[in-house]
Amino acid sequence: MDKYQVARMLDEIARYIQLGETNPFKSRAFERAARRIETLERDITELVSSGELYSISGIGKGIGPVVTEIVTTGGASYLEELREQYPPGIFDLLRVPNLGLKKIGVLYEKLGVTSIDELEKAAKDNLVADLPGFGKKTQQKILDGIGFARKRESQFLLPRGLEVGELIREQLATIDEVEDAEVAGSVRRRLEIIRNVNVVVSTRAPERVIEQLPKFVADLEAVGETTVKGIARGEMPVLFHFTFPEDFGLALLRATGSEEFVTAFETKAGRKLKARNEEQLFEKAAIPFVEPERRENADDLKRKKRPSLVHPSDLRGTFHVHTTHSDGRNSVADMLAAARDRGFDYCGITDHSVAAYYAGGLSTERVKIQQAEIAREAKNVAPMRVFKGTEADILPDGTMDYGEDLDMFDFVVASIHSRFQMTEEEMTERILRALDDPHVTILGHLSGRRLLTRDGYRVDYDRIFDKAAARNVLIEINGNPQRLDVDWRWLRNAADRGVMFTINPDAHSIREMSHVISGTWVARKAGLTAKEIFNTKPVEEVEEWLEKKRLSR
DNA sequence: GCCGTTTTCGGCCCGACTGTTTTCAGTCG
Repeated sequence: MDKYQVARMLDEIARYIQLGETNPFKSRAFERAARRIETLERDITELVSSGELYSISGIGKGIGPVVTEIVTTGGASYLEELREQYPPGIFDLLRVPNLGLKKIGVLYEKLGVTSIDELEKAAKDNLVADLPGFGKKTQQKILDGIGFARKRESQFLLPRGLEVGELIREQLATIDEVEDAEVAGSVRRRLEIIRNVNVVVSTRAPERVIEQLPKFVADLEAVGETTVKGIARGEMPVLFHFTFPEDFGLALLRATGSEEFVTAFETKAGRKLKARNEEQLFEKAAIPFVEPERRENADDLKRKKRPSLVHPSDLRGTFHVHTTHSDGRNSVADMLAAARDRGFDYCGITDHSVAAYYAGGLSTERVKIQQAEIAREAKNVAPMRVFKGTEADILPDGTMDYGEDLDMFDFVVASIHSRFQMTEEEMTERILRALDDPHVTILGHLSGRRLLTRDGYRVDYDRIFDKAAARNVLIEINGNPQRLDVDWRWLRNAADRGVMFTINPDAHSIREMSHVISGTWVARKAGLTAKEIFNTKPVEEVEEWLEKKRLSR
């Protein structure tokens, strides 16, 4: 039982409490305790056995025994009681936008609503509008929200597809008749949102393979002469495309898509080509290889030679990393070690600025404490260079949080975290003003989008790119798979205007340092090469560039 | 539920927005 498992159970308790409890501070106490436990440096089991648990601020006579029970028995009777009190899947209702735990609690108490289907029926029967705190507009909003949630049900973030694809490949490898299997489709093209996973299976005996598929996927059905469809993990459609080994190249190309690309390729190639792999296929067709990420359209088929897209191994450092000083889950030491273990020559630490209260934004006093710790920890990861930065809020009027105090930092990521519903004109002006602040080094997650959750705010991209190029401000490619922001469809346009990019993880934990990889997907889809990405530069050049930027303040 | 040179009750991290209210609660970031 590690501290994260304890924290997860406390979080679950907190969610249940919100369903039925009017006092919002009780659930918040559990949440706060979860955060405290998550960020403990010491072993939780030790703290429990020594009784030191109660010296942790936020753990008293109510939560203390719960934590003790979890650590010693692996479960909590309080949580079991709560689970029995509510139907399983009640939290699924959270997928409806603008529906929170309070309202879900009321819907369950008064109407017995336990699922999205039941909620839809209740709203259509006009029962929701009469509930206390609800009304006609809320009822309609709920119905709209259900439509939104349903639409999203058939869409997945790319990492889910990669995960399922890898799992299926491993499972196929256990079947003797399978000679080879590759993930294709939108997952291979690294599209940010996918609907299914395509796998090309090379075999001489497709029937024998199909016989064994029910071990791995449910609801198997044929959807064409050479394709079988199933559902993995209860939700993800998987399409198995069968081919003989000598045709694997063409089968992989076709299953990878896009349709536009495949059609154009086959037209250009002129005839059906036999090839055991894709490289061979392109060679036979006398067409320079096109990376899967670049196959959304047929543009790259016109190229004379294969472009050298930026690769994760080109990255020598990164710049957007949170720690426990604000809303990160791991300490400065842990995050720096994670960067070093990734082979980085430099890493920029950025916690939130004071205006981001909800994310634990740092006052200038707390910045000093954070920076002292960074200075201490930097010695342990030398020769990796550590930069002291901040992710500072762009305030509604376009001025920067911290103001002149931004001088404290080696670099500044400027981001928007509030007032999303400004008009396009207002939002654009807000960002342009921030770009004029000489402290600003990087513009963070430009659109603010959360994939499958909310659209980004509307801005005039061209004006922002022009200003960023003129002011020598880097544009962040935020690699968080929920963001992947700026959208790759805009990047070429920005690059052509002379904008320089930095691929950042926006990491809130050690695990999320891997978001630099997802960031490179975005850059590759846009056709960017290493020389357009700032954090492929050697540390000396980066230091020099940042120093020059500092002197121009 | 937790905490206190505000010691046993009354506050708890802030602000915008929306809709349901007639002064505020829920949701979201």
